[in-house]
Amino acid sequence: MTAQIISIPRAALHEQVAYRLRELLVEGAIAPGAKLNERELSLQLNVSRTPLREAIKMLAAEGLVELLPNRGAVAVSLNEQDVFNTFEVMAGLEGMSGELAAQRITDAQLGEIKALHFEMLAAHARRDLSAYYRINAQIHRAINTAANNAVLTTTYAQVNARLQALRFRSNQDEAKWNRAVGEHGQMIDALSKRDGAALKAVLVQHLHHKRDVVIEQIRTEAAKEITSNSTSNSTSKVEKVSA
Amino acid sequence: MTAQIISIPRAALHEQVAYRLRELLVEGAIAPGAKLNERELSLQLNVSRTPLREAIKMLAAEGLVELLPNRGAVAVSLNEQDVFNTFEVMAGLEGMSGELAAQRITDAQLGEIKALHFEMLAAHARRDLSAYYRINAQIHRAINTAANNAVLTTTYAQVNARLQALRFRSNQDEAKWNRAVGEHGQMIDALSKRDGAALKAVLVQHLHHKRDVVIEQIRTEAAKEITSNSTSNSTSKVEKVSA
DNA sequence: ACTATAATTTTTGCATACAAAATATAATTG
DNA sequence: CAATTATATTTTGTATGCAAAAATTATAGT
Repeated sequence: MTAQIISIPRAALHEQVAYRLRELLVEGAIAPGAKLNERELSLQLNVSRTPLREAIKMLAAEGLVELLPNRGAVAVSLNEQDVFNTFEVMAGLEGMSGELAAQRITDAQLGEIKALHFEMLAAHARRDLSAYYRINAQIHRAINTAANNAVLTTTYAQVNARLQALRFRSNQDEAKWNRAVGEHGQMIDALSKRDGAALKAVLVQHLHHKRDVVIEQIRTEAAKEITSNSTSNSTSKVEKVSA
Repeated sequence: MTAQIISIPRAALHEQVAYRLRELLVEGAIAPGAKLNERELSLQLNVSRTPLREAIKMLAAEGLVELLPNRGAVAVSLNEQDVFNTFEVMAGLEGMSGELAAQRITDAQLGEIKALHFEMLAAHARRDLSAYYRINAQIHRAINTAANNAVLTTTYAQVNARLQALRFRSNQDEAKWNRAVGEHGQMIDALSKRDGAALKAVLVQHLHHKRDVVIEQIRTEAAKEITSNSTSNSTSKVEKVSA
């Protein structure tokens, strides 16, 4: 028998495009409210408009872009209410993850999460915010994985992506950062004891605090906008687009 | 000033197609596992393949169809584990809905839900299963609406659609139907008292029971399949496609 | 100069055309 | 005749073309 040809069916073009656009949206390269020009993007990504449009339709179903009839697509821009609602759902999903993870986590998975926790403590000690965010996301993803429910994982990822697109990182004050790290310690305790209720409570609390930080930041940004607009009206023409 | 021309921008073609396909999938006209032939569907729906393909991509993002590289799309077919996972998430989302609805429901909304409840009792008394299912869905949707969270509503609808596509209705036995109606009574009580915790508990319980009924049914169907296949192997060529 | 209207350009939405992959059918060989 | 290879057909994936709508610019009128 000849050697089996290992099929490396590189992802379909629309998949690749969707993946890349997701990156651009989540990383903020395409800012909330910004228009997705098809000609421009197809040139930039070196694909025709057909797979590009298919990808955009997928992102619309995922809630990352909004389709305006006869006017194309724009990156979603969440108002305060949208952000509140999204965090509310995220808190519920995180709580679910935690409750299930506590029941189903393996020792190996728990060990890995503990290791990540120590890495996070290291990043915190170094005041390395970038590493902190990265490891934080890994820990939450690991808890989600331990819950062992594929539907929960995809649902969680989809809702979370919209929040990621807010780019609400940086400027956490010292006290809030310390509090968040403390909450992470509680998570590890609850997980070690396989105490689902406790883990759920900590995670929900954690998300509520995160929500408050983000909402506060949005208000600060909004206040700045108004100030700068009162002097010069040119800064941002980005209009509100409801999610 | 002349009368404002009210724009009735009939939905884009890809939207209409997505809507119609969603119906076909949820109503079972396109059975789980069935292939979506583009030429065939475009003829049937009287649109070109372009908007059809865009609609299919949206449904894929919603989890109603699965894309097979270079082999098109098939209607999702959930195995037992998938169904279990989906119900688990649904239970969580329903619980969330209930908890929030209890906090936020208006008197008018509560009145409407009570009215629907009586209609449901009527349908139950008449043994009108079809009406029962319809009203049941309305009640759950109304609770979700009362929770007043658009993100929750869309997330809920999306996950729920996958279950609807199972077409698991009919054959509920008497005892289980009575139990379900009883649980609905408890829901109304909890809602009237604005007791979020109680409502959540009932809803989660309700979903767990529904899950058990469906899983049992799937097993029965599977058993039948094997029996019929042992004699004649031609019945169903539908292959399993993971969600 | 400012507003309103008209002409132009751009952009989106849909249909069609072509290429590549997958499937079905026929032919060939042991 | 079974198994395999070759050929034909179908089906999917992508690019392109064209029409309609929107946005932009130019023009005219007050």
